[in-house]
Amino acid sequence: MASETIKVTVDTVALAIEQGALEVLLVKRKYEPYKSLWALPGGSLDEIDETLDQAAARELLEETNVGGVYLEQLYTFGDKGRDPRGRTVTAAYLALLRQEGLELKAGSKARGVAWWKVNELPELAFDHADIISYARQRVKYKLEYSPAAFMLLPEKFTLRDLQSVYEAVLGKAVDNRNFRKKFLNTGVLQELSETSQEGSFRPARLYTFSLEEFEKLPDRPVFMF
Amino acid sequence: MASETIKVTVDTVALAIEQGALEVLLVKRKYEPYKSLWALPGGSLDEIDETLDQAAARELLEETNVGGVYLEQLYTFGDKGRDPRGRTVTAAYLALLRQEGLELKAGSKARGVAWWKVNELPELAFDHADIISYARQRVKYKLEYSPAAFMLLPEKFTLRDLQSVYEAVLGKAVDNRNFRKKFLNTGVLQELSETSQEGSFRPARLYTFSLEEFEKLPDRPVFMF
DNA sequence: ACAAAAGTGTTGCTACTACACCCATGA
DNA sequence: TCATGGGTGTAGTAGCAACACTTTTGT
Repeated sequence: MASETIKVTVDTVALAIEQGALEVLLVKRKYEPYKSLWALPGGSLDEIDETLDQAAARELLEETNVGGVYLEQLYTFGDKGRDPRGRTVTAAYLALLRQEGLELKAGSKARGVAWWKVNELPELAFDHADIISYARQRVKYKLEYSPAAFMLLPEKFTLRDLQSVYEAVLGKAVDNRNFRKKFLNTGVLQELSETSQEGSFRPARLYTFSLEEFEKLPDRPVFMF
Repeated sequence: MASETIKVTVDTVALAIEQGALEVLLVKRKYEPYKSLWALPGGSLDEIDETLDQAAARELLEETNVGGVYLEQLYTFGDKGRDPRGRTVTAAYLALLRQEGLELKAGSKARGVAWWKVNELPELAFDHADIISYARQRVKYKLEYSPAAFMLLPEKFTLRDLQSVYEAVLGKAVDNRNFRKKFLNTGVLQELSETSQEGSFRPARLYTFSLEEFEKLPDRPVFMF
């Protein structure tokens, strides 16, 4: 018993903003355990040559048909009892992406794939609820010192869109005048000449993120509100 | 080959300050592979009921006789080829501690244990050099928003000691007047009536860290210099 | 009285907060 | 002309950086 074998898995918390709300990508389990419950996309590290990062990307693609996104390792969960079948250690990953243009497709182990608002989650399999709250915390911090917000936005976006990302993730409203001033002052936003026409009101100017300018900033820039 | 079994290990980067320099605790390997090279203390997760955190603590104790210290998970390294014996995934941990009062003792797998200045490391086994640089980066960030510095100090310390921790970890000198002002203003330092007599010069006042006061600070206090 | 490290104050500047109204557009 | 969200300016304040000398102690 002292050397029961341990299984290594990866699970990904894929987050996106939809209509001002933070959402997470879940799959509905087809098999036991936790059959019919929703869970994070993920699975065993079985292709022996792949890195953990590659495994996370592969599993995400296989189970949801989502690929080519930003992924980073979050935390590794290995408590006994997190999987009733036996000891498993899972490296949890965080993905930040935009829903636009995706075509969700459930993989063979799943009965469905869907985006769920993080504030209205169903009952989840395993310890996946814990993993999601860890991810939310991490994203909050990432917004403050990294260009993470831009992974959640399309190439071109309005200042209002950007502000909505911050408000959704931080869970609080921010003053729009100060927000604009502060962000424009960082220099990481490139003003385009295009505008976005959303309805019968004044069109908003579009911007893009400049990685180049971001890298000129000090080690830990502070985008705090 | 697609299901070759994967081994799960833990490795700990234990850091401490000694005479104003950051040091890491290493063990000298007794067996192949990498026999006679220095490595991080760590090993297999074999006691099946333990958490990763417990395994890290146990291995650290077994291999170096260091126990009861602050540990946190750092990152999980799982690239193929990091161990010539086969696929291993290691959850790396960070320990912050004070050398004072420790009695290092090499475990059975080791031929020696010692503190090494992080700026003067020997050749290391596995990918342990990468793990150590990751840990150094993490500590840098931790100093900026957490009371991590106090884990590296004894219960009672002088402002100079505290400043030395920041200087050692950040790798740069800071202005002592501003440093004192800023830290004293946070309120997390409790002034004692005792002083520390170090030589034939003015004795320095001693302080302790107040966790209580720390917790009254905003979410992400900034101890940046 | 000297060597060594402890300890202290001010000024200018930058950057944040708080706050409310006008603008451009399509219907 | 109205409804809707886009877009803007200022004044007060707080906190930071830059900077050098005096104090206390043991020898």
